[in-house]
Amino acid sequence: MSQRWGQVLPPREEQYELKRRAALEAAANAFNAHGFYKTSLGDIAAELGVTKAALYYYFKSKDEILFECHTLAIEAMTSLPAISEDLSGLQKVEAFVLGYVDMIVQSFGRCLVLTGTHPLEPENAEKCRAGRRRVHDLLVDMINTGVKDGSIRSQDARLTANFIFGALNWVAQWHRPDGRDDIVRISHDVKDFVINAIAADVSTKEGA
Amino acid sequence: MSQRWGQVLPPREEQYELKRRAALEAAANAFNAHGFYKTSLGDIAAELGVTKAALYYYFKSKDEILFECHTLAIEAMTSLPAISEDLSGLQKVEAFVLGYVDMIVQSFGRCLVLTGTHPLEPENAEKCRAGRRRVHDLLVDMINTGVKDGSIRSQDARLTANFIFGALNWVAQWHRPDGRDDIVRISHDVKDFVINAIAADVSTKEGA
Amino acid sequence: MSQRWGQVLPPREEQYELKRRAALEAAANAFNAHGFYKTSLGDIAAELGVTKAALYYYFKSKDEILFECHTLAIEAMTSLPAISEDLSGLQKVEAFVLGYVDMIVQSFGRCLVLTGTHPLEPENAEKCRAGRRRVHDLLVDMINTGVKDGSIRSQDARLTANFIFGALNWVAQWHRPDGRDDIVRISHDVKDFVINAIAADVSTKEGA
Amino acid sequence: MSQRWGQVLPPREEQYELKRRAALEAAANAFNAHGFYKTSLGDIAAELGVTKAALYYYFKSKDEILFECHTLAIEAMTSLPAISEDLSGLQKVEAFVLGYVDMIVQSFGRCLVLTGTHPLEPENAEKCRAGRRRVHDLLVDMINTGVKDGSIRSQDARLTANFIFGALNWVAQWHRPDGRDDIVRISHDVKDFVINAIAADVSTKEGA
DNA sequence: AATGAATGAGCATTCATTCAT
DNA sequence: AATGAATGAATGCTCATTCAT
Repeated sequence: MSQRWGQVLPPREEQYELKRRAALEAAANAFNAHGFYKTSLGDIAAELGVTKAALYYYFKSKDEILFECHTLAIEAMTSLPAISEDLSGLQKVEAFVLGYVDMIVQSFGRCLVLTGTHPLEPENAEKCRAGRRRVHDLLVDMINTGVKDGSIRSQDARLTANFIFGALNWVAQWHRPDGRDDIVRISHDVKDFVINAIAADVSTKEGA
Repeated sequence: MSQRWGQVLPPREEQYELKRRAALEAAANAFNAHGFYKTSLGDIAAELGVTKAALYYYFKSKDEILFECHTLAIEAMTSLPAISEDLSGLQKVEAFVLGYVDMIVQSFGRCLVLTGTHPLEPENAEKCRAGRRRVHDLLVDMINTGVKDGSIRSQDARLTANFIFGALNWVAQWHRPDGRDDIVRISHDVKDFVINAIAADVSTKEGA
Repeated sequence: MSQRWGQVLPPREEQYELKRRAALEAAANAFNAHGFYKTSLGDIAAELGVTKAALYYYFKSKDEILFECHTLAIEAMTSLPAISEDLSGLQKVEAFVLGYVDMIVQSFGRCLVLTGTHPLEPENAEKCRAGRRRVHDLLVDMINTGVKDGSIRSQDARLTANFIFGALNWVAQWHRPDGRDDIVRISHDVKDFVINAIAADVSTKEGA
Repeated sequence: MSQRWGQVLPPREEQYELKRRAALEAAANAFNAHGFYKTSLGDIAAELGVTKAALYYYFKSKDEILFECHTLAIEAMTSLPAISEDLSGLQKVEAFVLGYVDMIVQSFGRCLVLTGTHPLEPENAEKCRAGRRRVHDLLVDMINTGVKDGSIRSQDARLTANFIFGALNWVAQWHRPDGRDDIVRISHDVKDFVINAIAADVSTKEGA
């Protein structure tokens, strides 16, 4: 079959991944729109034009679907565009914030924040929490770096990271992709907000 | 019985309210701990030492229970200790933030943030959203006041309010009442965080 | 109390009966309007302005309430105004029909026909069926009498009685007390219908 | 499997309809035997040897099951064997009565009469009432035809139709399929009963 | 690679009934 | 004579999951 169609159709294996990915995307969007528990496997299947049972060819449970969504989001977060080592702590935070907001407004990022870990089975929930802790530590390290190099005022880095994640994650709650606030504007403003909140002194601040 | 025990037992009407309140508290805590959908009415009833059916004497549905939790939280938020009119916009925000954090870490406040409106029936969900919009507007007004009186730097007040609510609400996600971070410490730090983020210039800032 | 009010208030015992009767009437009407199973004890109580629990002072179960309604109806049917012995079988049937229709459109009569015996506990159901059999036999006897005295054409009396009861009972289904067909008219027409159906020959018929 | 067994097994689609129909039949019989409310979905499922949940593959609610039973009954009633146009009004009624009795003693016909519309959701109840009104009108028209052509004595056609339906429907109440009165006998007798009741004069009557 | 059919477990909800007061 | 409060049992319904085809 794939030979008859020449190179038009991707090889079977790749098709599998493609479909799997499409299913995850559809699932994440449905979860974001109506909540995990108000989204049945039938809903997701219908969205894809297949049967409930077909999903079990790609996933072994509803839990796994959510887990994969979370995993993809966490992977995206931990592999944000490499941040140059030359930058000051504050500049690193700035770069991180910009990259993070971009993630958080997409399907999987929103899913991570909006759905939370409650629905996950204990084992998977723990894996996700570990992943999020890694992301958290990333930011904490940057803050500590900044405090040491004098670009960030002295403060409890762990708490501060939580505040920042709060401001960023919350975007997923109120931002509507089709709304009036385009994401570029938001990124810029939230970056200013965070930088002002933590910068050591006025001279390093922007947007004031 | 009530005569024999003197004034120890409250009158029946008050007992009703007391029990109802206790049920709401138990429900909110259960929702916060395991999520709305993983909490069955049986769980809540068991926690209270009564039967599932007994809950229906006080509430007409599971939905109503959640709705009441949200309503109580919203009422608490809109009736935060009156903030003096003499204060600058920035000072008002400061007072608001401190009061808000106190609410958000309690049963109903956490429930509001953690459960969200997805599980609610459309009608009740809309009422809650309206309530939250009122709270949002409260903060927006303070920010605008601050911009006018020069205590807060110029910026999009609506967006800024969202960032602040993000930092504050997120506390409900990561703070464990029994954890190492006591709430006084958090309140103080998050207040500094917010004030620094929005203040007009360094002279008005604290905690740097 | 009853002395203070002189003879105005009936003696306590009679009051009990009065209230009991009122409750039965309310129950029958509710059953007729919405069906036995869609009528809760709370509905009946509300109609009477008392509490669900109060009904248990007068009846020991919902089943008993329905049973009493049926019993009252059957009593009314078996004690229709005595029919003179001098009459022909056909004339007896005529008198019976007129009396029966009057019963069937009232609360308890309608309740008997509309509710049926399904909801009753086996024991009570059997009692009711026995009562209805007695009524049935009453009519069968009249028909047999008529066949013997030549006023009614020869036919299976048991079957014929069933047909007649069908025509009569069905009135409870379609007749609305507030509707356009007043009961006098109906009585007259259904009597003609029945008489024509069973009379021996045209000479005895009316209403043609 | 279906190949191995040749044409013995009907195609899948047809099997679906067959099972659905069997479920309806089982339901109707159970309703007739114990009443709608004393019949749980579990009872029906058990009768069919499947699970409660399996029924939801074929019907979306208990209400729908009853509604379908009623619908089938009404369809059967409105599509009684076409009655020749050449017949007199009286002869048409005669044909109608015979056909109707055949329906009323079968599962769905009995269900229609015995269960009534109370249990149905308002919307479905209204549809059923409309259907029954159509059947009623059918008979009214025949009577009016008969009055015009002189075969039926002058009388209120609507009331008369009600009396006839009463005699016919009531058969569902007292007739036991396994009883001593076979349905042929009943049909014949009730037809005589009705014809005598409405015929214009003795010459057209039968069975006297 | 996907489907139709069926299952089992769980859950919210209703309601007749009880009982201390 | 009546009530408030609570119970237990039953029931309709949903949904993730399975499996033969």
